[in-house]
Amino acid sequence: MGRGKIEIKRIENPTNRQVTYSKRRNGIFKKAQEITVLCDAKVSLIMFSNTGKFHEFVSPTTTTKDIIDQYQRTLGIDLWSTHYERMQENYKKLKEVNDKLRREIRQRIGEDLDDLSMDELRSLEQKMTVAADAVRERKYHVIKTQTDTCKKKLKSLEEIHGNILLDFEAKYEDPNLNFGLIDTGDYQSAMALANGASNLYAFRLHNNASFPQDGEGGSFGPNNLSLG
Amino acid sequence: MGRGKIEIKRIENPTNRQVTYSKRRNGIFKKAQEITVLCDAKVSLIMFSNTGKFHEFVSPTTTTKDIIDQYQRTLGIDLWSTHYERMQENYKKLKEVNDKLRREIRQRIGEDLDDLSMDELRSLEQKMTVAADAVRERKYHVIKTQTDTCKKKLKSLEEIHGNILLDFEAKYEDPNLNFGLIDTGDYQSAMALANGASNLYAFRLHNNASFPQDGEGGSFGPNNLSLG
DNA sequence: AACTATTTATAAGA
DNA sequence: TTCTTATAAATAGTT
Repeated sequence: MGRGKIEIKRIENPTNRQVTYSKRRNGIFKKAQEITVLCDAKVSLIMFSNTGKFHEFVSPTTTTKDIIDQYQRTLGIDLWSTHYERMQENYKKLKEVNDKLRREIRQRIGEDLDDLSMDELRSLEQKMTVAADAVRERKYHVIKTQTDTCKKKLKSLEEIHGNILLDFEAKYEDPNLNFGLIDTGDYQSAMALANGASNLYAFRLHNNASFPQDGEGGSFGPNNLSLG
Repeated sequence: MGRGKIEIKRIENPTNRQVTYSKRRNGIFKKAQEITVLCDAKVSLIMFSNTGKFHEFVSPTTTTKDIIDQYQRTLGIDLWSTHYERMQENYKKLKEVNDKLRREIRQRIGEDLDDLSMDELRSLEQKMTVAADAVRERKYHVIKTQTDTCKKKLKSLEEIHGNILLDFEAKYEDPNLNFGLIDTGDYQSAMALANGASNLYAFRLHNNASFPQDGEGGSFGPNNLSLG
């Protein structure tokens, strides 16, 4: 249908091909639109030109996804099953790993031991002893660090305290000073300033024996270490 | 194009509509085929008649799935994301649980303790002690069962042994018997028969002290229980 | 399903 | 691209 009949084979001239593509695309889309209306049909028409340009037509009564879903149902296939399979496989593996981990934990908690052999029980006990030692060691390390820090602070405070006492002694021995101006409040303020810490901090240090840097406080339980 | 011009609106006569659908469908398919060849284009054409009949055309150079994939890439959408989302969510959750389990195990192994607080360390140690006790208890239970069974068998054997000795004593005291016929070999055979076990079993019982019902053999390590 | 008068699509040219 | 137009193709109504 044109000035001359053409053979249906690839048009080698790119411009010509592009023009023909454009014209015929419009023709097909028009026909698709017409059959949709005339015959109440559902149509999905997706086209990519050889230059990659994309055009589509879908019946206004539906969507491309609906048509593809219906397409799959009709053919009884699942176009993205391969897409799924991989994910499902991963999911399955993850679940297996999960179960193993759970089992291991249960055994380390002391449950689910009935089907362990003697050797396995012995090995498990050995591992748990090692692990408990590690935890204990870590605990002692934390306590050690805390007490060391505390001891340093104490030492520093004692030093400051000593210096202040010396100051006061010097003042006591100075007959020019008025003793009435020196009271406990001044003494504490001097301490706090000398320490460089906040008044609150200084106050707490003087009024309870907890470790100030341990936000959670409390005792150390049966394994408590006393300050050396 | 026909005997008369028609208005593009739904054909109410079903027969007519069906015929027109059939004719025009062929027309579109032919055109789709032609543009595919002429213009080197990729085409996916899916149609459902209003009676649900399905027809499709795809360029021979590709597949419907490829075109749909390209379609999604072009539009930057994922037609079955809702399909996925749930699975991906589950996967994510499973992974999180997995990570928690791993962490718990690592801590129970004695690793990854650095960011535990003092209280957490104490609680962990406590739990591990409880668990280790459970494992130890189970181990002792297994050992107890094994030794009990062993003791029973020993007792039974001693009884049998005693009976045989009594038999022999009776024979020694009977002057009608020829002593020359009785030797160690006969004694052992008699034992084995009385025990009802295989000769090999009887032999092993007489020649080593392992627990016959413990397939894995070996000692019980530092926590070995001796037969009471 | 075939026929065919007509309408429609479009190849080539501008 | 778009328009034009001669001609090929598609198809509505009929058989």
